[in-house]
Amino acid sequence: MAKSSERANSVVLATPDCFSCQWRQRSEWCVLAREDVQILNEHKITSTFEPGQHVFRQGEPCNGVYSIISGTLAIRKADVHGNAVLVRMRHEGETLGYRDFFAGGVFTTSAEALEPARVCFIDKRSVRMLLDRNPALGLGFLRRLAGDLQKAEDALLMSSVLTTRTRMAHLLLALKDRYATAHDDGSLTMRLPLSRQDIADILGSRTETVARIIQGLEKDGVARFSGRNVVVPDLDLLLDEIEPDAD
Amino acid sequence: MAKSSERANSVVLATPDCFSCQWRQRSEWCVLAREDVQILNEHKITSTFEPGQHVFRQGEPCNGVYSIISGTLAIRKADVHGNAVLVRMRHEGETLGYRDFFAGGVFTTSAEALEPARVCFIDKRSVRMLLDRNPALGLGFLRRLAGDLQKAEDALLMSSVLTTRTRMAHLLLALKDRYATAHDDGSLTMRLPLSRQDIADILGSRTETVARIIQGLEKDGVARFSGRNVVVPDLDLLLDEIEPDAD
DNA sequence: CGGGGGTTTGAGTCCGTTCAAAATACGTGG
DNA sequence: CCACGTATTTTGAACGGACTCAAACCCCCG
Repeated sequence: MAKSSERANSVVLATPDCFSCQWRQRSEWCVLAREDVQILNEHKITSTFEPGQHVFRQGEPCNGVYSIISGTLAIRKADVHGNAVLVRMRHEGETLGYRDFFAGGVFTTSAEALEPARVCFIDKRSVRMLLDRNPALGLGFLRRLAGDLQKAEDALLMSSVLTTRTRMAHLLLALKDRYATAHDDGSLTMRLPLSRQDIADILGSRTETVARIIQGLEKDGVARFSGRNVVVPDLDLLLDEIEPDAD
Repeated sequence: MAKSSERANSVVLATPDCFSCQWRQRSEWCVLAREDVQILNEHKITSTFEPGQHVFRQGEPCNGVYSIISGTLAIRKADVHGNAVLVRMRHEGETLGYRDFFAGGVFTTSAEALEPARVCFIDKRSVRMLLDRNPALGLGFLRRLAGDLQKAEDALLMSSVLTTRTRMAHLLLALKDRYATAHDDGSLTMRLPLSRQDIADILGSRTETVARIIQGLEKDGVARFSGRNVVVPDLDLLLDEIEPDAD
């Protein structure tokens, strides 16, 4: 299906400056001292990816970590049948690949650009060096990993306790934070970065079911969909959907 | 339900010696230098817990990490309805609590002894000290956390793709490694440390469903259950259950 | 011997799936 | 800019797995 040459098309740009990077200060890299940032600055490699291009693929050796400057990436994982199912999304400012980097060095997921994206790569040696020079960096990753684990377990609990519709509501609420714009009348508008198939993957469901859930949501006036565009007339109605028991 | 005084009954024993601890060498603590082990030895607090007693409870501040010398603990998490759902088990030799320790300091799960257990507690200050003195310890936890995350995500994928019966087979296979004894005729025997409710929790299902699945497994000669005792006549039959497509 | 928790069985229902087909959106070349 | 082919999305009907509620059962213990 996917052409293996896609990645070759990614463009390596004149590298931007880590010192002035707005994201660095909010990420695990914020603990770096001046000289450490300099190391980062010299060794990172910045590339751009068009939608559909892969940053890395499941099964490849993991030779470093990545940091997203702009754009959104889809993280996919092959299931038992070999389908690449969407497991999560990563946005600008986020670091990725650290999980497989620390776990053993082989990517257990693939990362694909959903929008045009700029991504920095920091190679293994540099990460090791920074980790060594600055133990707080390791603690930062520790904190991050621990947080990821909590989220993963919450999701696991959610998937067995909540209905698909409720999980869809959760997903919409999560997407809202990033993609929605609010209007004067209290309504929200957003353009989903996901296909129905992707939504189904995240919900652990099927596209047909997603279509039917959307149907139901529209019938109840919770949201209106046209293609990837969504209008939420009243946020409260959406919030009601995730109420444990509204009976 | 559970009495909050249970923990008070745990007994603090004369502390065993970390230097001669058979588990230390196989855990993340194996990277410690001689003086570091001495710190561990002086600051750890060892307690014993009877089945049903809690090592810690969800919501409590996490003031350090734990290491199991002997016994099995059940890790439970409250779902939306407040039920304490079994999410995993931890065995002798394993460290626990590190996730919440690094994430922010509040336990997001409870730990309860399933069998009589001896557990060492290492307080926050000591962990920090050791982490500081020995960066490799942090890397060890990083590796552990990253591995946990992979497992959690595999479980998430599994739960949406596989049937409950198949997941039951996975569970039995996992329990086998620790609890089963093999016999000359190729059969396996084990005593489950879990109630049907616990099994249902792990599978994201109900006790009734578990009972019916057990029924089905017996009908097909894959395993025979009587209470918590299980006999697997032929391991291959059980392995067939987890084959992606046996059609 | 009489609880009482955990377990099993039964019947009915519902949610989500499956398979199939129609409708719509999308990209590409003419 | 339109026509066409393809991929995605939607709809429909039927099936099935797991859930719910409820009752019976069992085993362990006092």
